[in-house]
Amino acid sequence: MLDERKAAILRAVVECHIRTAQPVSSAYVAQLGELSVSPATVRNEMAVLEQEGYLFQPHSSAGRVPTDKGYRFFVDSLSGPTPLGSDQAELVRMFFDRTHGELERTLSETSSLLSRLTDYAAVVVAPSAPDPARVRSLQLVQLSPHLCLVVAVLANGAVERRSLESMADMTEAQVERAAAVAASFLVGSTVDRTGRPAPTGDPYADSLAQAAVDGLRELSAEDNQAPVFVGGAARMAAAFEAVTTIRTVLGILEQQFVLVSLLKDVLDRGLTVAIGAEHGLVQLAECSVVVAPYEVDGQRAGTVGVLGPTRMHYDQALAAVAVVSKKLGRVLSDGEPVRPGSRDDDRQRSAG
Amino acid sequence: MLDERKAAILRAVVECHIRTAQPVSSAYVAQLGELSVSPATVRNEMAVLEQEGYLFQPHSSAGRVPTDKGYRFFVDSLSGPTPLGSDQAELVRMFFDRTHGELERTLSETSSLLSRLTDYAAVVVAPSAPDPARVRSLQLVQLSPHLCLVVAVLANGAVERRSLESMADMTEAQVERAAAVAASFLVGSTVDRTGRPAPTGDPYADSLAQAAVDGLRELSAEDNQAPVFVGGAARMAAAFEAVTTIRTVLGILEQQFVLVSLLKDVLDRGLTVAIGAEHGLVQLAECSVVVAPYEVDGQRAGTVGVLGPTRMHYDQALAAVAVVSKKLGRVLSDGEPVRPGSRDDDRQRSAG
DNA sequence: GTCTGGCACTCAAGGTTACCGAGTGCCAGC
DNA sequence: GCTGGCACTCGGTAACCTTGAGTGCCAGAC
Repeated sequence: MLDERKAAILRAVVECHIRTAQPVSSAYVAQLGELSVSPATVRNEMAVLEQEGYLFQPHSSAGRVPTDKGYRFFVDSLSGPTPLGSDQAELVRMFFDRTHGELERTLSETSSLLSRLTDYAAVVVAPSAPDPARVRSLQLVQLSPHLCLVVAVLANGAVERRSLESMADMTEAQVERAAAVAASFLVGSTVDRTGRPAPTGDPYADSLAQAAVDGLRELSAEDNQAPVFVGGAARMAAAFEAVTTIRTVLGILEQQFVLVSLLKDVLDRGLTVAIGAEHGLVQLAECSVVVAPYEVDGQRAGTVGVLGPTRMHYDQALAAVAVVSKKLGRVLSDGEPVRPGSRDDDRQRSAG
Repeated sequence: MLDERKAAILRAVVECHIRTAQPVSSAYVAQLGELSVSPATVRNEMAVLEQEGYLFQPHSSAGRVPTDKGYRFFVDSLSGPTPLGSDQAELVRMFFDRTHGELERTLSETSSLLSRLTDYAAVVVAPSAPDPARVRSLQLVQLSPHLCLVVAVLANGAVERRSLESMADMTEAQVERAAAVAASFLVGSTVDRTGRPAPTGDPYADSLAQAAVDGLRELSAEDNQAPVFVGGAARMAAAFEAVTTIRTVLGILEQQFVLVSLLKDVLDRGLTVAIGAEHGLVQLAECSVVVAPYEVDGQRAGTVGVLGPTRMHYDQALAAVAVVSKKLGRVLSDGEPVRPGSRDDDRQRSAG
């Protein structure tokens, strides 16, 4: 598609813009000396690159800035994985050497680590929840004329509880009847079972039973969404100049659901890097995402990712995400973080 | 200290500035009609208030802005706790009705709740950790000539693990000896025990044992720092205009340790509200903090707080923090979130 | 045909000036 | 002690100019 010279110019523009955040001039690229041509020649090539959509000129007397397409070319032409810097490898090693058993905390701290490594915001999605447990017992407890509590005990020992409120007064008998049908509907099944409990003949008791079943299902749906850990969100404030951009990006970072589906989306499309508008989120049009799944006991379990400006250091981000996802998976797999001498241990890499 | 008219003017200025973020003019205060005087009179009073340090004039042809001292007067003169707005009370009620047993998640979601209630960033400090458990066994496992692993099993079943690296090669015998003295030093005691294991006669083994003991202590120190949950950090980006302010504030919000000591500090000084420079953190000079401890089973356990700009809606923040801390303590105390009819239940308040 | 030096052109950024008006301080009179 | 009046201050905005980085294009060299 692009001849070697155009490619070199494009790479130079991207690299420079990543470093400086400024439009890149033809003079800069020429003076770089990599290809010995004059600025004028570079200008001509740049004009072509712009026509083909790789570059963009903020205004007619400015240098060029890469478009998403330009970044995409750059990322695709990255020559395999760059190794992590040695201090960064050291950080990773130290971190995983001292991980403790607590899952949530490990994940949360992993997100901080990844953020420190890359200087962007990092996202870690927890291993997907196991299938919902079966319901072992279900009770309705009346607390006041208008209020009662559904309490479900699950096979795995968890207790789900939810209050139900009603406009009309309820009688003890109604609550009992509702509890009976709701229990026979759910006990032995999982909380996410849909449908209606058997009718009792009393419409009020029926609606109560239904509310209990629905309430528990809602609750479990909320519980089951994989928790997300975001680290270094503040670094996004440093990555952008415009206040409004900072605001929208930070806003997104707090919407866990959006984040999860963003990462899932990117992975599902078989990508490792999503640049600017490539992922669907308009609010993150100025951002890129680098993701990698991690495997626990050989199974794809969760995702780690980095969110940064489109002009991010892709090579470093890719390296960090790769190493962290691999190590995290290993730590979560068998609890034994250090296996010196194993072929892909990054200690070797950083030493070599 | 301040006669009633000055106080009224000061209050008017604070209230207006909280709403508009703009300097407040004498004309505005006069036109408010609360005290029927002319702008000129208000001006004279304002000049006095400025001399006494309650107000500040950004420049000579601008209105007045409250100083920290002005806000302090305002907060101190707030007439008792304002009740929560009814939709907010509803939010709180719904939230605590459906809390589940998971501590970390409850705390994290509580911080989101508090942030939604106030529209500022919210901080929830977890109940302080129980005393460290005793060590039941301690082992040193050599993994390579330069590397070994300390593994300690605690009485509560937790396993602490930490890798130790050394420049010089170590022999099996040295590791054994070090393990022996380290174990006899720590087993039966708690990991935070300071001091030195008994000397073995081999300086290298001694230093290894010491490293093991120190490493575990460090680890436990890290583990024991109460986790903090920050919600709605992004809202701080909306609260300030200046990018640099946003950056510093967000930076602080990610330093959990700083946050914890900030809240602790404020509480220790017997305050509920710390305005601007009143807390020691220069980086947060443009922020105020509203805090409240919460009690679990009658014991002060943790803290909830709100961080906002000095021009925050103190009444709402105070109300939200008070209600949330009370409810949170109750939920964590006995797992029974709803006690209809109890005297201070906010359902009554919002209904009345 | 391709590259290059030269040159006119463009346009954002920064500085200067002028003006406006919100808001003050002060004073004289009620 | 309060108030209306008035001169004064000074930030903000707009208009204008200048500067210079960078481009596009062209004619000539290779």
